[in-house]
Amino acid sequence: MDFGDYEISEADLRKIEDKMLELAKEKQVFQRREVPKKEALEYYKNKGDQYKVELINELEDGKISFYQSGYFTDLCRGPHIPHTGFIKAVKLTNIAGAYWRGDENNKQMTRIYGITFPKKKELDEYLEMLEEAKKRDHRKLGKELEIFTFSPKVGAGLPLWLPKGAQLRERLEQYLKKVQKEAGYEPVISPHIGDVDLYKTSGHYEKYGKDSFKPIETPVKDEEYFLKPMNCPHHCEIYKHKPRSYRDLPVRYAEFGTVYRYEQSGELHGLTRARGFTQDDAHIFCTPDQVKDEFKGVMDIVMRIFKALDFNDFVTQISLRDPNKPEDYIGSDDNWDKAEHAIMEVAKERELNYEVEYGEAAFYGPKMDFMVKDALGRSWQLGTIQVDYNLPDRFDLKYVGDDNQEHRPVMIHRAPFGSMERFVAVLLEHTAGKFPLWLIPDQVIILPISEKYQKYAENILSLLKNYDIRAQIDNRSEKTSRKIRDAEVKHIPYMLIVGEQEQADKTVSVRKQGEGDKGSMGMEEFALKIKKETEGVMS
RNA sequence: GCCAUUGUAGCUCAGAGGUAGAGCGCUUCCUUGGUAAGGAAGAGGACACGAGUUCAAUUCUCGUCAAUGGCUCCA
Repeated sequence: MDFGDYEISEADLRKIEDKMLELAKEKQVFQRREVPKKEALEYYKNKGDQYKVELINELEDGKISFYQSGYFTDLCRGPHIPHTGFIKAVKLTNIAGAYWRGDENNKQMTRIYGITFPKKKELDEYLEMLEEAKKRDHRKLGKELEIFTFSPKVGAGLPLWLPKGAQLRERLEQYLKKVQKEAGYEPVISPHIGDVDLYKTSGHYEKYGKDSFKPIETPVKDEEYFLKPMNCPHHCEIYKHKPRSYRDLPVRYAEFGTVYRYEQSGELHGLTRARGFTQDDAHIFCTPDQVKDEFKGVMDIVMRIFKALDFNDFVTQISLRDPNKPEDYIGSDDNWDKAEHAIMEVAKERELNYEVEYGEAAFYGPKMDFMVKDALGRSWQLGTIQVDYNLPDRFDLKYVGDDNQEHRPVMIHRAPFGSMERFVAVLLEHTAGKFPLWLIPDQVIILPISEKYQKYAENILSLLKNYDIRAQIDNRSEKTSRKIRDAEVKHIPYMLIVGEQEQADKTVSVRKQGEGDKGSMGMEEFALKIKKETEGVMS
């Protein structure tokens, strides 16, 4: 709504809510009526409502309907509820600016968000659900579990990983490195900055140079460096450092590459949208014929990882060309067909549930993305696999084929997690902080019943350490029930309660978080049990 | 970047034009307790930052920064 000069604020919401409920009680009837275009235009021109006039002008005559209730008439396609008496509970939730017709270049209007239910109880339930969702917010959990923090002094959107978070992230990275090694990837390392020329070649400078961190100047005139927003240009140069034969392909370069992008200030959102983040990036350089197998290989990695993390709640989106606009894309038709078919076939062979979006492909190639929802239902892109015909051209990448002629390789960009930041954020929200045992920073806490068993607790701790099990001792002077409660609240998966009995028998009394007492067992036996529960992922 | 809201102790929050308060956490002491909160005492705060109004500002006004909810954007 365009309120003109009036500045509406949240204080007004209460008043509007009251008025709404008042009108609701009157059971005002909504009456629909078809209106000829001419009459509709006339009506809104007289009212001086330029917005409705604009909308009506674009509507087809004969398909225009008005709704009337009391003396208020509105243009609306409908349908409406029969009368206002159906409204029993109203909550106006927030005020926000929204651009007219969603275009940044248009005037910004005021949008008031609200929700209504036929029963008061349902509204209360909805509000409660929102409260619950907030508890799973990764920004809240990340703070509580000491995974990450931000400091305005370091800069907005630049996450600081705390020891527990760094530990967790490192474990994820090690796991992926192991998987990638098995899949024939070679680690490479590239610097955080690159000559602007690199990004002029890649095309990123032209496209994003203005909206990004400004280039870094040096004492040398006209010499400029750019914080890297992408790893691919660097990897292209690595590919180019020597001549390639078709026998060398595919070449797979992997790097946990930290990149920096100047996201708009209003877009920053915890770890899901940051200005500095680390992609679990890799680039595959292959022949057009190898695209399908390589794509399949990448998808297998993605599925393997999601499975290891018990991560089932995602949507696969395949983005292809708009068949009506072939001129919007670079690369030969033949190659596009090959790549698009390859992607579709792989998706079918792997029996994925997927959605196909035509026209959503990048101008340089088709892609497959893995989307997930956060606690509040907002959608984020995690993993991505993209075929690219553009960069090999721009960087003039080549290989010599079996015909002794030079050919252009195809590039596949891929990041199974997307970025470590976003993935950890989503994992936090999906697990509500209860990470799988192999990942969670604190796996076990030892709870001695009194100081007398401190020594025995330390023995257990060093035994567990020998098995690479992450454990701590709670040696505060508190009652056992208190220590248990605190460990439960912190979601530490295993609690080992030790007292006189355990010390005498060389056992531990095991309690599982969320499940309760599991009885006692030998300490060695417990260590082996944990080992068994975590094996298969890291080993 | 735009619109709205918010910024007080490590965390969650209360407060008021006259130099700050609770719960949890933390420290110390008492307690040595067997499966979800034992007791007592204590420490901890340029009330985000900068300007203005005022005898007096943490409180009012403006600006900056940051955060939150949207819009737009996302290589």
